[in-house]
Amino acid sequence: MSNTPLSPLILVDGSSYLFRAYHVPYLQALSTADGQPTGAITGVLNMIRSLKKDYPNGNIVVVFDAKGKTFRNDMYPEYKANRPPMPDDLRTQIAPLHEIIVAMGLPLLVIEGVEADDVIGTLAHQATQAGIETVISTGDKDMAQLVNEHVRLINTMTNVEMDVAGVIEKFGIRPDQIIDYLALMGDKVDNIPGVEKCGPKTAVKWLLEHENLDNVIANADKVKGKIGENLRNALEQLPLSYQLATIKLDVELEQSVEQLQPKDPNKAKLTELYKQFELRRLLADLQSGEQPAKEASANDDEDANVVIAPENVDYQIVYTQEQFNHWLELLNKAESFAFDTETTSLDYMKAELVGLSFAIEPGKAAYVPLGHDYQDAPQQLAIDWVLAQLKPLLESTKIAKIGQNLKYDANVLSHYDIKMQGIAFDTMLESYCLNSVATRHNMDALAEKYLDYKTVHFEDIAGKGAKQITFNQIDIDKAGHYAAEDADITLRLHQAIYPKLEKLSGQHSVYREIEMPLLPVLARMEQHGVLIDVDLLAEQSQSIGARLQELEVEAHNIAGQSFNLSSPKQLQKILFEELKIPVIKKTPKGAPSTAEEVLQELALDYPLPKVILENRGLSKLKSTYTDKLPLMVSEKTGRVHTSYQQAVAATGRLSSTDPNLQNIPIRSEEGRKIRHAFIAPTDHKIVAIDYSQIELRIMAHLSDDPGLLAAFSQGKDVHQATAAEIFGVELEQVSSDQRRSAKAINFGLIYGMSAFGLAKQLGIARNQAQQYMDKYFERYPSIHGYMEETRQKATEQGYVETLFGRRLYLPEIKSKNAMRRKGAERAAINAPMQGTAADIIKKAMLAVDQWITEQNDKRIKMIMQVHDELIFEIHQDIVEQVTEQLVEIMNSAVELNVPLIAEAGIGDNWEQAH
DNA sequence: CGGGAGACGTA
DNA sequence: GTACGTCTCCCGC
Repeated sequence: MSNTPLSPLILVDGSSYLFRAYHVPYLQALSTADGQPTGAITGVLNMIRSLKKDYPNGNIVVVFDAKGKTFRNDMYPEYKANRPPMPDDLRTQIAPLHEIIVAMGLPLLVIEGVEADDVIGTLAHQATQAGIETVISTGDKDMAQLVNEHVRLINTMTNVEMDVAGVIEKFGIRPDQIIDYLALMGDKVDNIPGVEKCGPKTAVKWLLEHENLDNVIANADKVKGKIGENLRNALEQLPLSYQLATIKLDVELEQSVEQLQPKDPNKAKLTELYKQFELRRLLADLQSGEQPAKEASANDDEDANVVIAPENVDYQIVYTQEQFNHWLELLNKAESFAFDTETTSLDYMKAELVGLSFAIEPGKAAYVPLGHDYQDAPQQLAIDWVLAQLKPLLESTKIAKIGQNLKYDANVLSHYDIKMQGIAFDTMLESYCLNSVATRHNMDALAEKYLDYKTVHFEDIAGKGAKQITFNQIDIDKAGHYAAEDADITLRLHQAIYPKLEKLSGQHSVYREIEMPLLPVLARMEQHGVLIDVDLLAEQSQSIGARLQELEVEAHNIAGQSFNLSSPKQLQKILFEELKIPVIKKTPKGAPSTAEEVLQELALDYPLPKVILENRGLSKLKSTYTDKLPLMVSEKTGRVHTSYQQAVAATGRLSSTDPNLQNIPIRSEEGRKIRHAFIAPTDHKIVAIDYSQIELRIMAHLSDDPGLLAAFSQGKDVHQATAAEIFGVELEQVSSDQRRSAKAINFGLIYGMSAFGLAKQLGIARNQAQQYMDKYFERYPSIHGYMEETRQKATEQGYVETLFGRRLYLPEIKSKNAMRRKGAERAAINAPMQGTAADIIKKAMLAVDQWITEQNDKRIKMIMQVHDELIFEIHQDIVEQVTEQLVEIMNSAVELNVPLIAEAGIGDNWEQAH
């Protein structure tokens, strides 16, 4: 541990954590074999352990209240007079805890006559003067008064940090107004008098109006109503309340803050104490020499946030109706609970329910096995009975459900006639909205990141690869632990992540107003699926197959030998070694590239590349689409059901898998034919509505560039308008080549391109490209300003945001590696536009879904989303007027400085609808 | 059998 | 030049 002056000072409010830990139910249960309670000890030590890990360079000092009266009792004899005496089973934990902390080598301060808060305040004050940053670890909100530029709070139980901005966000006032605020409200528990009926709202209102307590007092006669009367009645008391609420900054201490340094731990003493109090995990840590610092976290199989050792969790397997009814009662009484389904497949269309797990509080979970059917599996509750009991609960909007990827669970349950409601919190989306790039958002990764806990992995109990068994085959005891842990961890993840998310208003609103409401909408689209013409695809496969054979023969003839056309490696050998064709470009790994653009160029001079190109294009179409799609038709519905991934794309877009319906060909003639096979059912039409130039419109809006805004509001062809500006010609005089160049620039800007990139794209000289761009920025100066500002902001803040507050972190923006840094800069330019477009279409989907729900007409279905396009299936009798409505809803999904234009097409299939 | 590389489909 | 997913090949376990 570093002792340089730069090490932050970590002040631990031991007393506040002691009381909190004492009241945590699952810690209360802990005791030694002979009955000495150890829950509060465990809680405080775990918290210190977690702090050591979070602040590896931190200089930890632990402070406790001393016994007896303090100066506040002299000031006001009734101070804390209402407090009940400390319970015996807590009192007996204090001395051992102190002993352990001392043995750990940490400075421990217990100063008589003052409270721990005052000691902490004094040390923080001294540290600030000595130029040392301070983090105060406390659960006590009153400490917010100590926050300043160099002092912040961390609530280690919830992992929420609070700096000056955090205080303002949380309380609505500045840290230096907190004492005034506390004085106005008073404190029932500590018996501090305040203004009757004045709570946080009123206190903040007054302080925003009058700045401080003195001014509030001075203006007391102006306050109307009963509350004004209460204020005037309290006037005499308020100065005293202010004094009581003020944390002392000048306690006389024997040691200065610089002198409070950790000593080496006394291992022998610690071993003895850990043994005596049966603190097994700490003992194990000590003996293995593990420090809960960075390296340890990889091997650390327990939770550092709210630690529950595996032997202390209560996971029940529910076999009987009595047990089940007990849990049902608990769930019905709960405001919220975490739950998870266990099934036979990751494919929600094929999955069959094998069991359900629930958690109501951390460490306490149940698994209800329903479909384990291995040989000699124990008797389980009947699935129909269990689901009938649970249906009202799962469909209740009153009881909040917490889950990890609840879209999956909702889809599975819908096959059992349960329409889940009250889908309130999804930890996967919480993590995604908090930081889309920090981790993957699967539960195992989240548990490691946020709880420092290694979960039991599915592979651990089911095996992997071809030998993997399905959940119904897994021994119930093993499965039960795994499943109950899933629910438990989900609950704890929610408790760890959501408070962080709540603090960030933009990201929180994206979560609450976009992602969570979208979840059931996506579930419905997935569930409904898309109809495809299997016969048509089979025909196409056949004719493509025939052509591929011809091409293969031709290629072999040209090459003078047989080779695998779809092996880039073999092709490299033939082209660049055997035929001695010059290498134009290399792959990132340094191999000679055979990419499309290279072959296009080579095709001008040589015969083989042309054949390869046609072969490549067609074999991609065949293997990915015409062969594959028919295999993905569900036996149950006769339709194709994609999965929309809501927590994958860093920018906020959706992605689509199994199959990916967002990359169905459109550009090439042959490719487009595949869209013919996306059809509407009898008497229905396919309607495709897409946003026109949405990202460019967003660029105009975000940059507020007058030229671009005007082009859009006048309804001009924007690429043509851009070309006219760059090339200095009349709108009508723009050539198709000029328009093409302008279009490339417009798109390039969205991608954060350079002159180099533009030159390559247009096949022109670099200085020529630079001239185009200079001209562009001269004509649209605000765009230039916006780009520069975005780059700068990204570098300063380490993230960029969309119009609606979705945040994308760019860890590589400060990379020493120029290529990575430039890459991050381009992403920084692109993300606000791509991300805002994603936000907009998601909002449009919500509005559309709501409208469709209101119509209550089964003849209207939203079936696909492709980034800037929504695809519907609508009965022919109503298709015209419904389409008109949908366009209108999409156009008005959000309000920008430019018109938002959606364009619709109607047809018997997706190709026609374009 | 799993996973990286290279290619290519979309917005 | 942005953001994705899926295919085949092919190496290495």
